[in-house]
Order: sequence, then C-alpha cells, then structure tokens
Amino acid sequence: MGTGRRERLRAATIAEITQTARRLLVEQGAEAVTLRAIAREMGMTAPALYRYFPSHEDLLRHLIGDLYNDLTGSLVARLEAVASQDIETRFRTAGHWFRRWSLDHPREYGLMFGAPFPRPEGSDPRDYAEECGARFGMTFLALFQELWAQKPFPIVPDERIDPGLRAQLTAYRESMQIPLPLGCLLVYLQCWVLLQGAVSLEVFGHLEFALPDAEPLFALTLDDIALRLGF
Amino acid sequence: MGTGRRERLRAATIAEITQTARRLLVEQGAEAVTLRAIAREMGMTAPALYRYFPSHEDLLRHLIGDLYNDLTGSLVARLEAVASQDIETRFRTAGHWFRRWSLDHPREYGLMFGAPFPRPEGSDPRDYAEECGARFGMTFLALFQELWAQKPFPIVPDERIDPGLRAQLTAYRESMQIPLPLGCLLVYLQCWVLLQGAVSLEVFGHLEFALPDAEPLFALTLDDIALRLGF
DNA sequence: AACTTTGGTTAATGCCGTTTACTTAACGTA
DNA sequence: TACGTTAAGTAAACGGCATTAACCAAAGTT
Repeated sequence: MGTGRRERLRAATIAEITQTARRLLVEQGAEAVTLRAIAREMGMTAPALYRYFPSHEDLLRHLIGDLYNDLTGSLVARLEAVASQDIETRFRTAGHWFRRWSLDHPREYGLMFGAPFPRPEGSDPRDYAEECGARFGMTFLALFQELWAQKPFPIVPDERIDPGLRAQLTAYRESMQIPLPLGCLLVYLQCWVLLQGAVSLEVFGHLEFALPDAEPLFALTLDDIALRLGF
Repeated sequence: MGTGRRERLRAATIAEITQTARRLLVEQGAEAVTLRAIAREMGMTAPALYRYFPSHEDLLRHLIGDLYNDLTGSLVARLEAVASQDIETRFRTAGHWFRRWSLDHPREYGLMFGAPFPRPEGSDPRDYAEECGARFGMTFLALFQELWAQKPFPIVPDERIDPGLRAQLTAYRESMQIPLPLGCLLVYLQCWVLLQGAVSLEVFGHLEFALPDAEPLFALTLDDIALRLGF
C-alpha cells in the first residue's frame, strides 16, 4: 500500500522475539503469547515470525529454554553471593531462592514446570528447552557434588538399591559424566522431588485449600532436605 | 435450510456434555476440548452449549469437578477392596493407587493438577471444581483420622509449631470440622505434598531427564511417608 | 387458543496459527 | 556498475476458535 517505505535499518532478532513473548507471558498470561500479539508488539506481522521459528510451538519451546537460562544465571549469581558461607547455608539459600523465584514468576514457572504441551511428533527429544533444563539441573547437582566431597552425607550402598533403579541411576551417571556414588545421585533426585514438588503445589495454588501462605510449610520441607543431607 | 426438522426427542444434559468433553480430552488432549468440537461430537452447534454453561472456562471447571468425583469414587472403591487389611497396607494402597490413576490419566491429571488457567474475575472462589476437590482431599484426610484414632503417629505438639503455621492450621481445622491435633494435620499436609509432588513430577515428565521409569523412586517416597506415619 | 419457556439454529465479529504469493532492500559478483 | 540472489518483511486467504445476537420451533402453561 505504499505506507510501507520500510527502513530496513535493523532486522528483528530471536532474542527480541523471545523477550517480547516473555513480556506478554508475564503481563497477560500464557494464552496471550500468540504469534500475532508478539508481532504486533514488535511492529511486525505474524507471518514474519516464521522466518525465525518454524511454529508457535517451537517459539514457546525456545522461550522455555531462555527461562531456564535466566533461572540458572540467577541461581549461580545467588550462590556466588553466599559463596563464603558454609555449605548448609548455601543449600538452604538455593532452596529458598528457588521458591522465591518461582513465586515471583508464576507464569514463567507454569510454562516451564507445568503440564507440558505434547511436543510435536518429529521434534528433537533433546531440544533447546531440554538442554537448558539439563544445565539448570546440573547447577543443582554441582552443589551436591561439592557437599559430597566436603562432608559426605549418609547414602544407601549401591548393592542395596533396587536393581531397576540402580540401572537407571548408572545410565544417568554415565550420561552426566559425574563420578558420584549411585546413592548420592539418588539423594539428589529425592531432594529435587521434595523441593520442586513443594514449590509446584504452592505456585499452582494447590495448597491454598488449607494454607493461604505455605512458607512455613516450605521451611519444614527444607528441614527434611537438610536432614537427608546430614545437616 | 430445512434439513433441520429437529426431533426434540431429548435435550442434552450437563453430564453428556462433560462426558463428551472428557472423551475429547483423553483422546486428543486439552487443546482439543473446544466448544465446537464438543458440540460437533454431540450433533449440535457450539452456541447451544451456552444454554448449559456460561463459558468455555466454566465448562472446563465443571469437567474438573467431575474428574475429582471420579477420582474420589475410584479411591473409595479401591480402599473398600482392601478394607480388611491393616492400616499401613491401606495407606500404601492409596498411594500406589493415586500414582497409578494419575499415570493412567495423564491428560485428566494435567487439567486438575497442572498450572491453573486463571479463573475468570467474577467467578466463585468456591466453585464446583473446588468443592469436589475438597471432597477428594477429605477422603484422604479420613484415612489419617482413622490411623490417628487407631495407632497415633509421632507429631509435633501445637506449641512447637511455627505460630504463622499454627494459625493457618487452626483455621483449616475449623473449616473442616475435624477434631485432630494440629500436628496431625501438619503431617497430613506434608504427606500430601510428598505424594502429589512426586506424582506431578513423574506425570509431567519432569523426572525423565534422569529416570525413564520413576516407579522405584516412588516406592522410596512411599517409604518416607510410611516412616513419618510411624510404620 | 394464546403466551412463555426451553433448547436449539444461523450469521456474524474478531481473534488465532499457518500457508501462499508477492515485494523490496541489501549483498555479492561478473 | 548492472544483475541475480538472498533476507526479511508484507497482504490475503483458509479454516478453526469463543462468543454474541437474532431468530425459530416445540413443549408446557394458563
């Protein structure tokens, strides 16, 4: 129509797109993160986004990856801020921090840790989002590694772990390339289930039927974790 | 168009609508549960559904309520089947059953326990879905009540519970009209967090990064719960 | 017989993801 | 410097979505 006289000063970038998507997510919720809305916010039209992502789905997966990276960066920063403290304090810091981040970013949390939309059939089982998620898990695992080296916590010996579980833990250890006893990885997973389970219930409002404020209950959950880690 | 010659032999019912919605949910996933699809399946047109529900949103909330009722009924039936066994066995049965139901009904589970779509502003904070959810929770709580009457498990005395938590537990107890010590309710909530947290992570695939089959880990979670209940 | 209620219909609005065909600025190169 | 190519956008269209408005016929009521 001629109004167009495009300047072509600068093309959009993937980072700008995901940032816009995130802003929409935060301000208006997951269902507001549409291709048309993102494009509208950026002064473009929806089909242009197909130059950057093959589908809406993939854009969201990429956003999830970015969110994991944000989470990881924020955790690392928080841990560096308390690097001089003893290891128990740092564990508790990590736990509290994860809960805080999650409560402060409920919509991001929902996208990352809620019910996954079924991944499209042909897509990588190891996509960007999963890679970033794995890196995030690794950051937590590093804490356990350090604790184990510094002050080993009580674990179950390999031969007393259920064989089916033992095989999976062995495979997991090999894929991670981290030389820890299987029982140590098991404690890591159990702590992670405790932590993320408690946070998920709270963020999703599934504890409100009994506790409007679940913080004190979470403190007890952290005590459980501390107990398991021999603190 | 005249093809219409409606017979008006029978009007649709709310139950038929939610059953159709559930079938779509199970067979094609949450995003397939549209008003148009439901109506299509029932040989109707979408606007007709507005005679039964004020919005798509409310229809889904009602479906969630029905799913809770299904869950409750199934749990009660399972517990009756083992009613003659000792209380520990029944607890373990309830836990395993909840996991099994959830893994067998992942899409229903996602709708009920996943990230909640934000409820419309003017809607009841105590809608049908929440009522049914409360009844489900009550069924689990009844197990604790029975256990407590029969073989009390170790609890924290009221005065050693964090004051903020104590106040909330007191309010919860009054709303539930169930005369149990606060420490007992606390253990109930802790066990529920453990159980549902572990199941959520597994159903949503958030443990697959380490464990393709999380059953043995879940068994350990049940052991934790058993420990807390003094078994 | 006339009126009201019940439970549907069609048509329309304005979203949505996605595809197709087209445009045009920028770049590489002969 | 002219020319082909690529990169990055556009507009138009399709079919599907929730929702609303206007309408209609059968069933029940007075």
